[in-house]
Amino acid sequence: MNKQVKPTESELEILGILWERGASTVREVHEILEQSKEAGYTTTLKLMQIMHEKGLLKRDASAKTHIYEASVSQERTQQQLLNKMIDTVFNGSATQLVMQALGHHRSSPEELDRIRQYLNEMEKKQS
Amino acid sequence: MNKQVKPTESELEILGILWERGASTVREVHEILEQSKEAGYTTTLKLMQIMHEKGLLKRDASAKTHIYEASVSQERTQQQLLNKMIDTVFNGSATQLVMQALGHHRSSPEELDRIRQYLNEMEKKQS
DNA sequence: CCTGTTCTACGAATATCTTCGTAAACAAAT
DNA sequence: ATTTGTTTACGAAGATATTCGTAGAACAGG
Repeated sequence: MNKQVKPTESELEILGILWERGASTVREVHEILEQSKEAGYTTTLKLMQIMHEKGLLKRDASAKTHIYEASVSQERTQQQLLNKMIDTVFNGSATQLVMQALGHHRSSPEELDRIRQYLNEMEKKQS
Repeated sequence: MNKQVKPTESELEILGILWERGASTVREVHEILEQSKEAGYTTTLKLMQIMHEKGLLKRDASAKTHIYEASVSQERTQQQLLNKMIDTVFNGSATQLVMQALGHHRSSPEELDRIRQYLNEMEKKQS
């Protein structure tokens, strides 16, 4: 089991963009980042270089303008962070986290139904 | 709207202990911290002093041995961290987070029922 | 070929977090 | 009164994260 590096706050923002867009150049990532955050171009570049060293990103450096891509999956990272959070902030109770999350975010009836279905499937599997 | 300070990793551990125990001395907190972590006493002390400056803790300094207490609620802090997480890692979808959390943590049928009830209540309220 | 633009690499400054040594205040025990 | 132990305060070292300036390579257009 390759234990995964824990991304920092800024690194998570970049990962988020790459998960959504797929492989991208530094410029592209930077442009999106800029919309929500003050940052110089070389700052974004440096961050992505470091992430590459850490193994969080892969890159294709064959052309002059390198292309970066997330090398950790969104799901695995989500799980990693959820586990930590449940552990330190929610007294180890996933249920508590779930209810807290539902309570403060307007979910549409359709979404609620999806969750119900999900619950049912889980119950079947257990037995 | 008092925007809340974001606790660091170590600060969260201390908050967790204070939420559980209620008002405590540095020594008491440190003793518990030690069980899961290598740390010197003055490290814990310093951390708690900083947290006090930041407004994360209140303290009663009337006696020689000060008594500390969390001054941010567990629920509010949970919400703050959840929001950030949903935003940066779950594409803004609380539903996605909920399903991910349920999928990887064995929940008992009783817990699943509680969640179902919760879902129903929410749906009523929306109207 | 020259010029201006875009890109990477590098290194260093800055900021933030974490850890701990030391000293002074205080209290309890001898 | 002196010693011993516990506590706070302070400051600084060490570790990690973030930001950016500068230089040089690569490229595009004239």
